[in-house]
Amino acid sequence: MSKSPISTPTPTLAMSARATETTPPIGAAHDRVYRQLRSRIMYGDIMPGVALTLRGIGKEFGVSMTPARESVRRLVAEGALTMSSSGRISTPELSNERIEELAALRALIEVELASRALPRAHMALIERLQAINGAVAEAVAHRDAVSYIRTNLEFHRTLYLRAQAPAMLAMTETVWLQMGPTMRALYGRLRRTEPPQYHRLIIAALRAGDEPGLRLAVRSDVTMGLRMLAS
Amino acid sequence: MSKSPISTPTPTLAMSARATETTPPIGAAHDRVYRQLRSRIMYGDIMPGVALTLRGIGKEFGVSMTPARESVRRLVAEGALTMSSSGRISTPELSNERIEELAALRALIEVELASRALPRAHMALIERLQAINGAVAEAVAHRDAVSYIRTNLEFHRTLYLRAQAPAMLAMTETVWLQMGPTMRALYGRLRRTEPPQYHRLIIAALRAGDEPGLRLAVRSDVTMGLRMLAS
DNA sequence: ATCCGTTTTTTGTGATCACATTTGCCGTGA
DNA sequence: TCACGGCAAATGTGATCACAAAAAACGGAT
Repeated sequence: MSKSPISTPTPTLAMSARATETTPPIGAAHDRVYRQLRSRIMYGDIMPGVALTLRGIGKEFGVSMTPARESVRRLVAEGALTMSSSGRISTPELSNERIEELAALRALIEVELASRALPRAHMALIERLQAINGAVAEAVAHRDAVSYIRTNLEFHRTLYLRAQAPAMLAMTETVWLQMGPTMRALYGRLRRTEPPQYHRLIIAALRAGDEPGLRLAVRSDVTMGLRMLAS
Repeated sequence: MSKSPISTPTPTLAMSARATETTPPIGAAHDRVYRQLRSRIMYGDIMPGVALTLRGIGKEFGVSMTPARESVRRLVAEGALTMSSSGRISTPELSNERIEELAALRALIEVELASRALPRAHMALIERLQAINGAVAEAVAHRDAVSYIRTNLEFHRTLYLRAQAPAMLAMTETVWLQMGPTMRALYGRLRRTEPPQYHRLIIAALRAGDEPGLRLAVRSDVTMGLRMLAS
């Protein structure tokens, strides 16, 4: 088969070999790359302004440029990455105005999500929130910025999942994604050991079925992160 | 071109020929395709559930599958298109629950945008809004669904641009994009000749500097479209 | 006429290549 | 020491191809 003297480039076996080699679980390659990059960005593994390249991404995940390009295109569409006019890729460096906007969006949407989740909140949910909140406190005690971001977002996501509002949740997660690298940069130089006080207010309001209190607690928790922005 | 008897793929001249042929203005091919498809979807040129193919898009815009794929990937990320599990592409068919969610998001964000635009609203802006509103009335008189959607969104966008909040505006436009085909389907079977009454309330509130009135008017205008959803 | 199996066509995915442009680097000169 | 110019490396873009899976078209048997 090596002959085939004419025409066809025959890049055949490369793919089939790879197919049996790197896809034991399931899933399209571009989607796998997308999800991993998204996780890294949302949870603050990458600092703002860091440059990425398609060939670098492809090499790291063992794929060609094509799936790397598609995942990057998707992340750019969601605001998780920015592209310069010449197409260079990097994590976004947000201006103070944009941070304020994103915080306002978080306040708007997350208050609504919490409000919708309130009538559906059972005891099991509240206990799960308390467990997650323990992990948050531990992360802040260890001054682990990445763990703090991850557990904090898990706390909010667990609550909002009860709202049964997937479009709103997706929009909120997009905001989180855009703030990921910036939050890492901010929390990275943070020197506080306080446990998350507003999270306890949220849990208390959930217990009491107090909707105005819940709205206020969520809004406070979201905008508190904005407070430490003295740059 | 079918000949090329030997080896090298040599797809050389195709690109340079195309470069001098279809790019008189400027811009990357995938971005051009993206913008045109986005316009069609947002303004209701395409009905819900319509299937698209990468090869078809490529042929229509005179490009290969690669830019078509990237533009589609971006639109899928924004919720303007949906992909089945096997990768087939179509415009979304929204459930009633999702329509309600998107309308609630519009209400939340657009009220905030209008509120932020209010202190910046000058006389020139109000006059421009009135002019656009005339076009809206004309479109609804002619029962032209596409023109109605386009001018109506232009009315809102013109107001919100004054808010100086690009992230919020982008998020709102994403919601519009997701509702585009569905709005077309709804307004298409609409038989009303009423001019847009809530738009006049918005303009009046802007004139009076009445923020609560403006918030109420915008919320009413946005959620009114939801009212005619008897399906 | 209808249903089921097979075959053909369609369609998305991923890899590879050529190319243009931009970025970075290094040396030369003032 | 710094600036400028030119060369080399790196990078995104788009086209093309092979392939697998899914959809569609087809045909025969009941």
